[in-house]
Amino acid sequence: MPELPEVEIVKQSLNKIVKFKTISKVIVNNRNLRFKIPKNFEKSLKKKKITKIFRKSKYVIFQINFEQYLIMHLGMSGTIHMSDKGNKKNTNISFYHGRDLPEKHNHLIFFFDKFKVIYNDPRRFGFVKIMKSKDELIKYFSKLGPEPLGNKFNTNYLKQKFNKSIKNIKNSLLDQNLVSGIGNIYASEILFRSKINPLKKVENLTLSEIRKIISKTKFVLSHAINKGGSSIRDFKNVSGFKGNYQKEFMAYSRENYLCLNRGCESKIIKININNRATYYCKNCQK
DNA sequence: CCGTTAACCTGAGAGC
DNA sequence: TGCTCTCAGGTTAACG
Repeated sequence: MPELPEVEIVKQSLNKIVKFKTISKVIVNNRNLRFKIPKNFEKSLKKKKITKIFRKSKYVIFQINFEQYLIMHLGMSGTIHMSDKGNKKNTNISFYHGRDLPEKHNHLIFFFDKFKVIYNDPRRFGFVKIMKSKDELIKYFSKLGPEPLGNKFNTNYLKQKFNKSIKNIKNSLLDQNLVSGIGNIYASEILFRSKINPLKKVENLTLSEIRKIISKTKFVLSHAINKGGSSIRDFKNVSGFKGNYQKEFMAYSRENYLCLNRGCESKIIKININNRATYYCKNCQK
């Protein structure tokens, strides 16, 4: 559900709240997330300090006592909330479905001195995991493709990767081992702005089309971060502001609406690619 | 090896 | 109101 920009906003929110703070206690209400949470999870975090917070792909990573790492993936429906001690009202610092906090899906609660941070995830596709060392962390992410906003995601890299692949470009952008962080919304947005048909086979892409994909990927994702992410339903950051990038959608969720390209009178169509909704303009995207 | 499909879950919203 | 059906921002084991 959250893609790179939303996870980046969650990370920024968490960074303001828990950096250099000590976890006093952890409560696990449901161990059955995507991967079962081991019994020693609570103990290994108790009275430890969060020394750094960063993001890789769609993961939020907490450095613990300068040596261990807690990795967190929000899956499709994972959200982070916080509340002050004694205050029953929780603040959504990421996003969630519906108006009220669905408390029965508060699977993890991290207690700090003056507040608590809650991990809520109705569908339980998300997970947490502890990496005991930096080596273990690096090994865990070794198959992941480059960050789309980094220098390694460039024309030469894609050209070489696309050379011997028969896959279509939409599926390729969602392949986390090719490039890590793009999800279903931004894949449609990137291809619309690149004017490329999502079904086009990557081996048939020209050099200038590959250049376009690179530049539009960076443009769309960085713009989305600047707008605070996309708020489908009720995404909010730590300051209580909603993300605004959904207002910039040109393709995603716009089925039957007029294409926004100047002079184009076609309507956006919705098709299924690998069981994922894909939106595009047949007239503009070749 | 590669690419595709089904499966993992719950809840919201549409249609009847 | 309530039932059934479809859909949802992700990943990956199993299959051909």
